[in-house]
Amino acid sequence: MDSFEVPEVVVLRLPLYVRALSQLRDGGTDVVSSQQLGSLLQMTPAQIRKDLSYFGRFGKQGRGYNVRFLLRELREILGLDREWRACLIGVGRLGHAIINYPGFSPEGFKIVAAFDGDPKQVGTQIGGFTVRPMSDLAETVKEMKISIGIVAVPASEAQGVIENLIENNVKGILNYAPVAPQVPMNTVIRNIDPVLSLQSMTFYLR
Amino acid sequence: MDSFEVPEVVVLRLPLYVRALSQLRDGGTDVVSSQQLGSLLQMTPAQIRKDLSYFGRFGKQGRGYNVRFLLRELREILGLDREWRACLIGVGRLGHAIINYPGFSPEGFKIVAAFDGDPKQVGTQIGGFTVRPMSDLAETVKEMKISIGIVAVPASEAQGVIENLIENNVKGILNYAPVAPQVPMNTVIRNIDPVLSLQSMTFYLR
DNA sequence: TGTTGGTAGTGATTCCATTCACAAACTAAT
DNA sequence: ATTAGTTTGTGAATGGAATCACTACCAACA
Repeated sequence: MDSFEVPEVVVLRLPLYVRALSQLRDGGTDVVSSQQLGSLLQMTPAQIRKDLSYFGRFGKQGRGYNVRFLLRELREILGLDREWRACLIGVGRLGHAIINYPGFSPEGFKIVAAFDGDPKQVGTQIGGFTVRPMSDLAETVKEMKISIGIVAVPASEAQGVIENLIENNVKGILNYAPVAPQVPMNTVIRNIDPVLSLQSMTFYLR
Repeated sequence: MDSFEVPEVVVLRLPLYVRALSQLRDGGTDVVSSQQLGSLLQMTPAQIRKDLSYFGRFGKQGRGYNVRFLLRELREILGLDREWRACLIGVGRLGHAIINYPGFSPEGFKIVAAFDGDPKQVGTQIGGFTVRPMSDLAETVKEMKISIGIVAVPASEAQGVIENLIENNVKGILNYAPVAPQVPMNTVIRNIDPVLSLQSMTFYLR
């Protein structure tokens, strides 16, 4: 609802809660306190309660939170109560790994098409898909109701591909290319960049 | 130097500067202002100047920053002026992708050994390495001076593997498993978790 | 040599996130 | 019923990061 008054850091933490709650549920836990959840996630109980309070009142004083109930609520808040369709751009080594990664679909993220700019790749079979040419992007996105683009092209091509996606009304982008893409404010971009992670890590390891 | 008074958010941004400066240098730019750097990275000039001021005075008023000089300084601050040796734990699909990823070594991060807990994997050849059993971890880490562990095992085994690494004095961990690992304060952990990224993205896409 | 336009560095300020602390409310047990 | 023990939800207080705004400085050029 009020996507706007909720601090972004809070939204970034919600998936952590979702994951922890899923584990608790699978482990047979019915009720959890902010205390317990906090020690599981290495954060203070107060922060968890404050975060949740942006969205409603989910707990019971003296008792805690019903695991299944809170999980359902959070999944709905995040929009995880439906399937999200994504397309992959770039079927090189990295693209292969992404398309074969089994972690997306159990969480409701389905890759439904693969594209590549290289004519040699177009038409080949990968992970059950026939690789499409970039010229098919507009049509495919519309037909298949794709709302997320996963970018796994070389750095030099990433910005162009991302602009292409945005022009075709794809508003969510998961970018694996090692660049800092420029995107308009109404699009949501997340960068996956292990090298950056390592480079900030070494500061503390020297 | 004073690794301690520098806010962590600042350290997390330094690699972005390093990357942008590398690109500028490769493009033939000699001097850059905080203004230009800011528009390149979508951030305010003031923030860039403040960030840099934690480490010294690198610019010239009225002119800007010498690209090569600032780049060299930042790389040294981050400890990127030397090679870092890492080992990979877990040679499944994800592990394969990581070991074949060509982006690490140009940045000075060298994977020098691969391990797996599965006896069937031990001894097989992968990306030029013979997969080692976990029982060799202690010895290999010491002999090869490994300071970073890259974890690509199933979620259920991640915490154990990470503890194993820490016991063997590996203080930097790049974790690809979808868990929130518990680590002591003197170890540095970075999580790569595309599903979490997607799950926070959908909040804004609904 | 003086003047103009521009930029770094930085204390002061503002803004935002985290933590604190307590009232209200629930459970369980006597 | 009553009491002791928990735990939530939240306004208030604190802490920390981003921005502002100004001074000092540099380059270029008339």
